[in-house]
Amino acid sequence: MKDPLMSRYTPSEIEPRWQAAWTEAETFVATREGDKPKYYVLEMFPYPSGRIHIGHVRNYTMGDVIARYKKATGHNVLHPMGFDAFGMPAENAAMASGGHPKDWTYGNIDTMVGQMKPLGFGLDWSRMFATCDPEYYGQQQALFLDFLDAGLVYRKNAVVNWDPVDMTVLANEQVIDGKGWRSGAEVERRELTQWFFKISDMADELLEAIDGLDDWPAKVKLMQANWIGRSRGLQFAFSTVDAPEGFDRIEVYTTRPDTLMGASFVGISPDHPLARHLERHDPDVAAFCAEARRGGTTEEALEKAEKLGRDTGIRVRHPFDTSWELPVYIANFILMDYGTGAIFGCPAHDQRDLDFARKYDLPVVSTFVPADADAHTRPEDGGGAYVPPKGDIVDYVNGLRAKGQMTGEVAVEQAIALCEENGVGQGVTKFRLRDWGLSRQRYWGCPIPVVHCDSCGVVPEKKENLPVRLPDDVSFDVPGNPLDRHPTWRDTSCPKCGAAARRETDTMDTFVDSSWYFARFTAPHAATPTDPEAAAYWMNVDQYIGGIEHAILHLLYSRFFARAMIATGHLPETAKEPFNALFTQGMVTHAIYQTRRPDGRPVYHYPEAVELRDGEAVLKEDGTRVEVIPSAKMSKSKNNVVDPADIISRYGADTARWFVLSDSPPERDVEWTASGADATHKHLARVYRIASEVSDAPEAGPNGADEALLKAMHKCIFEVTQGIESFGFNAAIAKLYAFTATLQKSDAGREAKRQAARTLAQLMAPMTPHLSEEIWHMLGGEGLLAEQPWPTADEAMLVDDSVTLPIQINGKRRSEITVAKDLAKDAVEALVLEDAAVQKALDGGAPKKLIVVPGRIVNVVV
RNA sequence: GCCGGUGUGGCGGAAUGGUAGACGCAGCGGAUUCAAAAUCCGCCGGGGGCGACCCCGUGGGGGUUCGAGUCCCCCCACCGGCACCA
Repeated sequence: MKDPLMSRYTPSEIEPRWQAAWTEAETFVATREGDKPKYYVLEMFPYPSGRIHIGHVRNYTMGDVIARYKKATGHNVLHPMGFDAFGMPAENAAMASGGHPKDWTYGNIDTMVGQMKPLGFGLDWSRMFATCDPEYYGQQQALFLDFLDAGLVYRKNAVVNWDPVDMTVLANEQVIDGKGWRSGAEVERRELTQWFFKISDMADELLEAIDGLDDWPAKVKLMQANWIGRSRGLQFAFSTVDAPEGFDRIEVYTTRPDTLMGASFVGISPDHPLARHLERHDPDVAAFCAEARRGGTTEEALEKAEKLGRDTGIRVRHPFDTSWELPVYIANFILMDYGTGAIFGCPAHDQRDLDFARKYDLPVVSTFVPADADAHTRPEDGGGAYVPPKGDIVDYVNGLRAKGQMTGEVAVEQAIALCEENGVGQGVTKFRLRDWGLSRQRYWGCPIPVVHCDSCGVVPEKKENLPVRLPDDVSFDVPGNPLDRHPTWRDTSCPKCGAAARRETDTMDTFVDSSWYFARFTAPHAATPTDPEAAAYWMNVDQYIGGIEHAILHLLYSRFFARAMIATGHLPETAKEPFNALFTQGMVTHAIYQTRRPDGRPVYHYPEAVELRDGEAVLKEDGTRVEVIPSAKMSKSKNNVVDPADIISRYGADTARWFVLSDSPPERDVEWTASGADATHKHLARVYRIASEVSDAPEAGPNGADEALLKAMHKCIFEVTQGIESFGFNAAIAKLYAFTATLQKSDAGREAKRQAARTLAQLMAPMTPHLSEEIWHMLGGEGLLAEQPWPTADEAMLVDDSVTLPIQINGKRRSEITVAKDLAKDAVEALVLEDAAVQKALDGGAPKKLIVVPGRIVNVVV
């Protein structure tokens, strides 16, 4: 008799054993062996915040499924892991608890690696690095120097977003609703000398190349295109009347030159040189400008489209009618950053301008009207601004050259042409994308490797002096940059003249760190940023997996960096687009359980404190009804966080891995439920039990059972393979459930069952590698399953001899017939007409139409 | 406001224009058990009929088609991104 203990599924015993075996065999160490094709799969590396969460588990499990599958299909796989380890939380932690950012960061990395290893990911740990390793950031400094040399980095004075809480500069992209994206503090404007990457030089190229990213989500591509924001327009100058000296022209940029005949005012930004000039001479203007600047975008909701302007008293002449004078206003809704910081307002075709015109009693003149101008109320008669898509055909009544019906696009081009002919201005293409400011006044980042010398100016550090290391002896008892107040760190000698000089104390934006780590993984310990051979072999990343939150910044910066690294010889030309395919996965969510206090404030309860009674969620303690908010983002403050460590100790890693992939498509959110995790664990235990019982099956089963089981097996191989290839992990898992049931119920003989169970283990291996490995060995499999080739489906086993065709009558299913697979169409028709349901429907008559789709369906139209 | 996306049982979700609801959860019934746990078997969109069966059903309304969850048009709701970007 079998020992019942032998058939118990014990992940806590199985999982560490196989993890050790893989490590021992160096199964997942990436090698460039033989003539196998390479495959580079990468998940966005984590920030070492302290502990991994279940979302990481899902992210890395997806990557691991791909990695293990690709290995099994004969690829040399690179699947590395590292840490995006610089950044402000480490400094914040140091400020809060007095430790050192370095200790905090490396401590967290240790913890997280300790949490990741029990999950059994097939990662090449020998390539691990953190971006705060001097070995890594030293190479980043080398890149910076090469970029500087290539003219890809420059310094300029710039008004920057100053975060008064973090005491640091933020990129435009890092300001959300006028607040710092991390601190949430109100951002102030400050002028500083900053380092910039010339990403805007590549705006056009970065935009054009989006088209070639076939395996990127359309959504991400669109977001990037919008972010780069190319626009075609006209730039021209108004000549001024009664303007101060030096301001006899005002340059404006417009994307709608076709509306020039509808212009009624000129607006300039409060930061426009003319506004700044007026400000110095007129306290009222100064007060207005100060007020306008304060608004920013923060007050958006508050101000609720409150358009404020101030007439400067200056007038400009219309370029096509010099007797026509337009007033110049300083207006709070014009940004100095975009275009020329000055516009002409056309109230009829811009809602903002219309609001403004009505407020200040300026004329409203339509230049075009809808092509089918039926019930349209013109803006001059109190209607809203008419702003159709540029591709729509409209009727030009007062266009610039344009007459009659045409699209805005055509009219714009005509207007530009006319202006150019008359020397009024020229067509220009502008981008919304700004240069990437990378200077940060922080300690915990990659030092910018330059030296400030009184006689030589800004001098790059010599490469042989890299890395410029961060000093360890710093304190965080005062806000600001500890590098600035370090007693000796700044002191150095000029690399050019040798005189005493000062180091740059700014460090780099952490987006720099993550913009090339994928390239570094190909040769993580090379003495140069990359190793040409390794980069040529492993690049590009074949499959990149990460969150949609990185759709713009990280991915755009990485695309820029790849081009910059090619320009400086650090990557091959083919690595221009470093990520061949991108997949953005959904979150893992969890219900929130809440009750309310008498004053209505919510109280959040841990899932363990809640149970179901008669279909209602109640508190275990006293039976109080609990409000359930399903599918909520996990948050510590809402008490709905699931800790992977708890799941592993309770159910094992395989259960966690299987669950996060089941139920929902990977690009969507998945809700973690205790019952689902229980069910997964039960299922895995069932698979284990079935596998251990297979040996006991009788030698030969009843007729046909073997073939039926093997057919189901080949079908399963086919479907699971397809599921993994297409990121349909949830669908693949559904097929595995079904095949498990088939195997369990099968009357097949011992050998067929053993083969089916071994194959089941193989097909499950990308998701549940430990359980699969255990079953593989239990059933006499050779070597490590993780090193076995992927099973292939036998085409011959996928087709059935007979096929069941549903019969529809007028498109509704009414009956079915089973016929030989390749039965001729007319023979099928004859059989269909004999069918009882069809006879009844025809009632003696002939069908109007009879459609036979071979192998699929039959439709009888009566 | 603009740009995307989504909408299918009590729930998560399946479905190359071809039997809607695979698979899982929850629920119900049964077997096993002294009993329970565990396990196994079955049922499980709504309505009608004793029944063979019939009617309705994929957010709403139209359309294309022999046939629509799927394609087209209009509308609604929710989610996400962007935004005084000229």
